[in-house]
Formats: sequence, C-alpha cells, structure tokens
Amino acid sequence: MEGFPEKGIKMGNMTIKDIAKKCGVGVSTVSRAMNNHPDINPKTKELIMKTIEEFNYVPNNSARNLKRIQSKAIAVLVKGIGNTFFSDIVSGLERECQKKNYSCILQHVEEQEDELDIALHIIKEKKLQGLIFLGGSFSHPKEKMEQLEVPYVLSTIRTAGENCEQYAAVSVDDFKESYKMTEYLLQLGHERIAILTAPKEDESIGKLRLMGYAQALKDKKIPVQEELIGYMDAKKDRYSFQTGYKLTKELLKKTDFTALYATSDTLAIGACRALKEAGISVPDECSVAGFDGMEAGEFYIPSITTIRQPVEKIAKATAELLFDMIKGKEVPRQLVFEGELLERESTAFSSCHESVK
Amino acid sequence: MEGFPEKGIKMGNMTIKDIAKKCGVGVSTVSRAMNNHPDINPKTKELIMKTIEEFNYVPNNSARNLKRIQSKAIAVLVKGIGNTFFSDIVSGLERECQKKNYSCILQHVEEQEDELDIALHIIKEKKLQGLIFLGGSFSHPKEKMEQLEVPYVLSTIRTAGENCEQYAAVSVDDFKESYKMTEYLLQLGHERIAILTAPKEDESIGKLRLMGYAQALKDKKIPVQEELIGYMDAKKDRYSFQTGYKLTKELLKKTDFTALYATSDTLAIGACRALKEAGISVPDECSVAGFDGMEAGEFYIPSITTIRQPVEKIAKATAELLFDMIKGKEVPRQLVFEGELLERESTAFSSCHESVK
DNA sequence: TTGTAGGCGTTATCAC
DNA sequence: GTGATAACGCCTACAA
Repeated sequence: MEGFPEKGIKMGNMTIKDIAKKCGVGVSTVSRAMNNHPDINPKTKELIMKTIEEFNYVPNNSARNLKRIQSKAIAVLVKGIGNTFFSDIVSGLERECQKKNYSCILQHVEEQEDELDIALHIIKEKKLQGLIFLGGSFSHPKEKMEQLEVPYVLSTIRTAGENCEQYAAVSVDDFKESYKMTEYLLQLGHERIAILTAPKEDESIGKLRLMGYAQALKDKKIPVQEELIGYMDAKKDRYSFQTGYKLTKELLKKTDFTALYATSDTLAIGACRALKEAGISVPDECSVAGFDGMEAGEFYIPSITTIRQPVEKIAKATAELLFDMIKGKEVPRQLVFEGELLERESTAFSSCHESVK
Repeated sequence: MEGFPEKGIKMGNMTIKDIAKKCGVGVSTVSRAMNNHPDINPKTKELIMKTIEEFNYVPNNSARNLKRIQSKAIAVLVKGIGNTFFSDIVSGLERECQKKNYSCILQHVEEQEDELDIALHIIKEKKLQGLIFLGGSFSHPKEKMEQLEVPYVLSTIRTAGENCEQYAAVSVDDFKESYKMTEYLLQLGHERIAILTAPKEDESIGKLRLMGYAQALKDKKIPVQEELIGYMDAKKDRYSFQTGYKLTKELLKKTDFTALYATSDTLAIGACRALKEAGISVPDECSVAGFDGMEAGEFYIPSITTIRQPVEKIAKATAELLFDMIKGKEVPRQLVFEGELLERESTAFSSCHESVK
C-alpha cells in the first residue's frame, strides 16, 4: 500500500501531460522547462525538473521529431561495420560535431543495403540538416542523388564516374597515393608486383587505386599483367583479413612475385599470413605493402608499410565543409589531402638484386 | 518550364495527403497500400505505389512510430565502437532477427555514455519489444534496471555484482575460462605469469577474468603478485592494441616474467609488439596468450593462443532467449557457453625449464 | 473497397 | 510567466 507515489502508475507510459498535471502547470510550461527556454520562472522549472527526475519521465522522441522544424543534427552513414579504419574517422567527426553543438547520429549500412534509401528515410525522420557518407562504392545515378535535399559530404570515398565534380568529397587522391606506393616498390627493385584490389566492377577508390598501380608500372615500361592482379569477390566481405589471405593463396598458386601491394592494411595482413604458410618470409623474400595506415598494421609483425591517410585532418575538414554548406557559406567542393608513405618492416629491397652480387 | 510534374513541388516535403490527392483517393487507402493491408483493390494499390515511386515519397518514420502501438523491432546497444569482436556477434544477431522477421536496430553507445539512458529513450522512440546489451561493464543500480519495461539480454557480459541472478545473460564463464587459460600456461611450466586486465574498479568480465587467473595460481600454491598485474586506465580506450603495448612496456620496466596473459586478443597483440621492441621473442622467451578468439589474433604472426568464445552460438542463444522472453515463454536466465582453448603459435614451454636440461 | 475523423506526444503560437 | 490549442504526418476505427 505504501511505496510508489499515486497508485502504481506505469512509469514508462508517462507523457508530458502527466508531468504537467503533477506539477499543476500546463504542458507548455513543462515543454519550456525541458527545452531550456528562457521565459520561465526558475522555481517552476526546478519543480518540473525534479518531478521529471522522480517519475523517470522520458520524452517521446518521435513526437519531438514530428513537431520540430529541424533538429540540430547530422548523421554519419557508415557502410561496412567492423572496418576499424572508419572508427577513427567517426570519432573525429563526433568530436567536431560536439564543438559545433550539433548532435551526430551514427547509422550503419549493411553491405547489400542502399545507403541512399536509408539516407532519405533518416533525413525525414530526424529532420537532419546534413549527411556524411563513409565507405561504400557510391555509384548512384545523378537523379537519385538529387533527392537528397540537405547538404552531404563523401568522406574517404570518391566516385570514379564522370560527374563526380558535383559531389562534396574529402579524401586523399587515391590514384596518386597508389602510384606513390607502386613507385616506391619499383624503386626497391621489384618488378613483379602483385596487387590485391577491389572487384572488377568497382567504380570507386578500388578502381582508382588499381589505376594508380597500373600507371606507375607503365611509366617504368613494365607491362601490367593480369595474372598478378587479385580481384576481390564482390559478394564476399571485401577488405578483410580473410580476403587478403585467400587472394594471396590463389596468386601464389598461379604465379610468382617479389612484392605484393594490398590496397588495404587488412588485406596486407591476410597476405602476410598466406605467405608465411607458403614458407615465404616477409620482407626478405617478398615485400608486402598496405594502404590506409590502420593501427593494426602498426602492431603487426612485421609492421606493415603503408600509405597513412590523415584521418584527423580528413574528419575535421569533412565536418567543416558540411557545416559551411549547411550555413550556405560553401558549395560542394572536393578537398584532397596528402597521404604519407610509412616505410615499415614489411618491405625491403628485392632479393633478386641481392642475388646478383 | 517543362520537366517536373505539377509546379515544382518540393518532393522532400510530400506527405501521405499529397499522394492521396494525386491519386484521387483517401489517405487511408494510401496507408493501406503502403502497409500491405489485404482489403484494397489491387488496381488502386498499383496506382498508388506507382505514384509514390514517381514522386519519391518517403513516409515519415516519426509519425509512424508515434502512432504505432509497437513495432516488431528490437535494438542492440553496443558499447565500444571499433571492437571487432562485437561485429561478429552483431552479424549473428541480425541474422537471427531476420529469421524471426523482426527488424534490428543497431545503436552505438559511447564509452562515457550511459547505456541505460539511451535504452530508455530508444525504447520509447521506436516502441521496441526488446533489447540486447553488448559490451560495457554494466554495473547499474537495480532500481534503474527496473525502469526498462521490455525484456533484455546481456550478451557476452555479466556483472560480478550480487544480484546478477535477475538479469538474462548469455556468455562464457569468464572466471572458468580464465582459470583454464592460466592453468594451461602453468602446465607449460610458467610460474611468473603477468596479466593485463581491466581497471581495478571494474565489476564485470574484467574482474571475473582476473579472479580466474588468481584462483588458478592459488590452486598451484603460487602467490599472486601485484607487480605482475597490469591494470588498464579506466579513462583511456580499454581493450586496444595501444593499451596492451603500454601496459606491457610498464610491466617490463619493473619486473620480469616468462608468460603474459592478456585478457583480450587486442591487448595480446599490443603486448607482442612491446616484447619485440624489448628484444624478447615470442614464444621462445615469453609466451603470450589472449582471450576472445578474434580474427586478428588468428592472422597475427605469431598467431595468438586464445580462448575462443563461440560467437555464433552466443548470438543465436541471445536472440532466442530474448524472443522467448518477449513471447512470455521464458523468464530471465543465465546461459553459459563453453569457450575453446586455441593453442597457437604465441605460447610454448617455459624456457626456464629448457635451460635446466 | 474506400473515405472521414480522431488521436498518438510533442512543440509553437497565440492570448492572457 | 503561463496555459489553451493548433499543428506535425501517420494509422485506424468506424461509417459509408
């Protein structure tokens, strides 16, 4: 009989009306108290807040979103859960949002889902002011992109298509960085350089990185050999350890090479495992290079030579560009950052040269 | 002047009424068409769906959630983004939900956020039927847990507190598995076994794993030495490569040991790096063991000896238990699965013994 | 089979 | 400062 106030109200179903009634005020006053409106008596506000606390009242977000003109919020759509490379960018993005006093909604997108459809839904639902896309190969028809009625920025992705000029994007120059890495391997004396890359149909960073590789070879008058290219399976998990492992095994079966350039650090780590199992030592008998600059590559043994993407800078620039676009201060632009070639333990001079001595 | 139908309607702001008007029908008919209600003329439905398509109408989820009594949905709250161990469980969970035709909302929780507050909000907003908690140390006061008015299951976590009996939980027996690993290291002849573990104040799996370690030592009459215990910093990122690396460096400075038991695979990998830099070879001079059975440990060189948690089984059981609880067929229960000791390359007999020969 | 109207829980706009 | 009240966009009786 004693215990809870009133007669056992189902606390979970409290509404703003109930709180108003308990405090003997109107609903609008409660609303004002919750939303930090200025014109409210501090004492009334205090009473209301205490009551809210006491009854564990939680306002209904759906009703809020429905009524609100626009919330001070953006969303980050991440394609590819478990890609730890994105985690760092997301952290940076969240930090920037906090600074600007925006809330940042993190939304995962499954590999087979369409990020645009999800974007359309969530914009409406949350009354978003902007969007950031992370991951995915992003080759959507122009008309569909135009349905997005809020500013958006692609982060660390870029489409290889023609009309890419109209999208705001922040990333490294995947072609150039890939060229850089290939050139580095060539300078080490490697001529047979295998590559692990995206599925053939990829039109995004995967394609750009492959093109950078090919161009570097061509500029050295070395023919690009199809047998040295390991394409991922479009349906399987893409940039994973397992994929790197399998592709390397297959490559090893049909050809040989003195260096292997994996277009992500995860792929590179998988490759090292496959090489070890084949009794090939890295880097003495085969050099391995990655891409991204993930923490895992730094701790791996041997640590992985890679192109480090400046994630903090990219995150910061992405957020700033988006906020400027929201304010109307900016138009969609493409920002390019310089990657950094990190020479680590997994690469060395080609042993073919040494054997000459 | 030509082009878009009607006079340049802002497509993003279309409502169900607009669609109804365009089709010359009532809103309820449109609603019925969208929600696959049976009692509707197929031809009317077709017309409506075509119009929706044409105008890229997207229904407002907030309004839907507001009206709906309950949606067929659950949420998974994950604390600790970038913990790849959770990714696998999440995948399994999503698969199970699909089977049951439930939708599964993935919600990240920041390290400093309170998962319970988020849970309370999202339950109301999405009218959830159930919840799954992944990660976090979960030591909430009982009264607060009771505010959750839908069934929930803790997955791969368990509180070390007293009244843990009342929560539904699915996991391995962290104490026992930890005991098992320590015993294994002891059997290899190691006596000075360092451990990398959660912050002192941890009341969750971290504590349980430490207790398992201590018990195994005690049972062998080996005293537990505080100097061999590396506690994480509660404020920093916890189960990370970096943490493993730093703790090991510190341990190395003040003491010596022939084996190191890291209570996660990520910690173990960080530890291996630190040992390598100290010129200590793994496993010849120091064995290293992890916990979890993550993919990264399998690909690492040397591959990491670990306790593999049966993630698929845990995911499946978690989902099933939750759905049974939702249906009222089950009460909160604790399900325990057996971990598997995976002997890999990072552990070996103690060299102290070898040197005797 | 279809349309009308009321209400879900908020916030915003008024008067007071 | 405060309290009614009208939206917000959708779903769902109920009536036709």
